[in-house]
Amino acid sequence: MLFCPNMKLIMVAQFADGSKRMDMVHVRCKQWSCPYCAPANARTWKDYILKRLSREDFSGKSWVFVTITAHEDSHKISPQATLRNLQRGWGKLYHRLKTFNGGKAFDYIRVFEKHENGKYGGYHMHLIMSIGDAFALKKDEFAQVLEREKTARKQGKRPRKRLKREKHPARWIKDACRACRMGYEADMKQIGSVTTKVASYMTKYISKQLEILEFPPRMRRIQASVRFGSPKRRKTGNARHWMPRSAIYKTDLEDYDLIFDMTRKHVISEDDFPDGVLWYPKELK
DNA sequence: CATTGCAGGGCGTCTAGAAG
DNA sequence: CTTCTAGACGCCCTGCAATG
Repeated sequence: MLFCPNMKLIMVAQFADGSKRMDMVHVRCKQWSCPYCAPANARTWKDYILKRLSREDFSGKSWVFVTITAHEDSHKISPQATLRNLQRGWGKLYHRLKTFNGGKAFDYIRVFEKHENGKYGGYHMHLIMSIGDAFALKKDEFAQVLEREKTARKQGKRPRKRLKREKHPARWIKDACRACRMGYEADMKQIGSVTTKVASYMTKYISKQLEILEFPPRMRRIQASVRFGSPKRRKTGNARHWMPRSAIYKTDLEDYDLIFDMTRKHVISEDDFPDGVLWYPKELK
């Protein structure tokens, strides 16, 4: 697919230096349901994630990767029900994780993936969260509690009653997913803070987003915390003045030395106006 | 056992910003 | 632009551990 089929409009820009050159781009609808725009959105997101993770306010953070399935009951209803279950479950889980993270807000990116073999084609959720430090700390504390009990037992002392029911943090997250009425935590990894490695955990799944056509209206395909943000809209350029147009006309070839289609990366020539067609691209207008 | 202190989590409200 | 989602935050209730 060469350009967005949903928008029948192009934008053209000329150069201020008076050179006889014109550039054009195809306006696109930017919707995830569009066969042209979905891969374009995915590329934009991949680039953004890598850049954002490298920025100084995120570069030092340690990340954890988790895969969570939807509750088994939602799988009996519909694929959309599994998405709703995961959305609702995340709302609850976020609060618990914030406490887990020492009361501090953390950042995350979540993506959804359709089960390969699910009878009803439900979804599960992959996410990375910047709770790596809290996770490592709790893992340490847990190991210390076990160690203290072990030495006490060796010395013949009756193990003191645990002050709290200590849990390994991985176990804690598993239980929390269940308590938030989702399915099971199917996978969990401490990723660390190497930017490219962290990014690859998410970008891997972003291509798979394209196969998803069942999202409820307005549901974000890629959900990230507010601080993580999302790809910004391009600022209206001040270097060149872009004007809307319905097409490039055959007569434009006489007025310009070069007309370049930036979307298709294609220099427009006589060949683009075959057999009485007077405008370009011929699929539009 | 009853009492108390308090962390954790549910829920309602407000609103930034994403979707369309 | 308008609509609406979901994160931030504060209030309050619940349940658990500590204490006598």
